[in-house]
Amino acid sequence: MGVTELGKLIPPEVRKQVELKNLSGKIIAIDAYNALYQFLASIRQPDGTPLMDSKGRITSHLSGLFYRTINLLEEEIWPVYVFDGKTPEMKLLEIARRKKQREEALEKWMKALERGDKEEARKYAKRALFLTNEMVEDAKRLLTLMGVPWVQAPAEGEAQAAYMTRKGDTWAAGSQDYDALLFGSPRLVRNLAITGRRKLPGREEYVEVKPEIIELEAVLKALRLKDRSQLIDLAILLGTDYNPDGVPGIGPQKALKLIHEFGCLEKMLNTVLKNVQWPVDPLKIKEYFLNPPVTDDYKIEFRDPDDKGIIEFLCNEHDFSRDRVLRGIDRLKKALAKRRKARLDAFF
DNA sequence: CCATGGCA
DNA sequence: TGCCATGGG
Repeated sequence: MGVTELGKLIPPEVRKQVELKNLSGKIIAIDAYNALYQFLASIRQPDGTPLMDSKGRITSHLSGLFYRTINLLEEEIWPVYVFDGKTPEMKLLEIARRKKQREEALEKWMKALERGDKEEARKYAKRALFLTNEMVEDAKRLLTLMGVPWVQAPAEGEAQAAYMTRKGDTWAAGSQDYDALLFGSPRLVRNLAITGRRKLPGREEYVEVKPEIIELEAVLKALRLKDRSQLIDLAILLGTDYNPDGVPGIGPQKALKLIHEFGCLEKMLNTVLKNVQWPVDPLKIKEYFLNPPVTDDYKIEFRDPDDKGIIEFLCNEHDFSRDRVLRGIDRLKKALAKRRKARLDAFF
């Protein structure tokens, strides 16, 4: 979920809409959990049932990861998937809350199915999803077999992605959420998908969705903030994963006004915010965004795919179509060979 | 979300 | 070639 309210404050002119072609040659640190959740939510039958193998194990995340990664590589966009590590203590409340929401959605999904209401069923099925350890391990295994790098973050994946981008090892963080900006990523890419059409929640309508680039500096400038620290303060007022409700009664506009007026959260705590009950010390949240756990223990290296391994894993273990997977592997190899050649040429 | 095949 | 409907596992 992340800092959804913050999105409302980011104006269109800061969201640079681009074509995939414009991202060619870039290495992007993709928030793996974010991507996997999206696949899990969207790769479903009309009644909400996810893709499953013959043993009943969900495979939607593998299908999405396999094909999207190949698509990106064909566009010469180089993904590095960053996986979440240990959940920060501060987030446990939010995790528990999401779990409860999922359980409620699961019940509604089942009831809608009984009624035969596919539309409702699908809606709740999306909310009932959750990522298991097995799914995460599956995803890592598939990436390794494909020769695509992935990084194990010590804690929040978006913090690690931000760190790698700050160092210049990656060009941007890739996620639908805005948290990477709070963690200091100079650049965020959203909507990193191939098919540019997305169904609107309400009706049978579709909108064109293009990848968008959001630069931290541009956000600060547009909101007239002096640094990232103020952006973090703003986010804390609105609600983050560590204080999901934000400050009751304070919406985007009022929050921004307060930051401009007081300059920082510290100066509000004993004044305008003195009666606010915080689930977590807000200054602790701020410190976390400023200095999250990250690691230098990673390598961004693309390897030759293991064809046999991919076939064994996807086709034999998870019942993917052999034809489709073989075509995928073929495209994958060509794309990676192209990178190899381009790098060799650059060397000489 | 993505691949695929049919149809204009 | 582009658009749409359908199935993927």
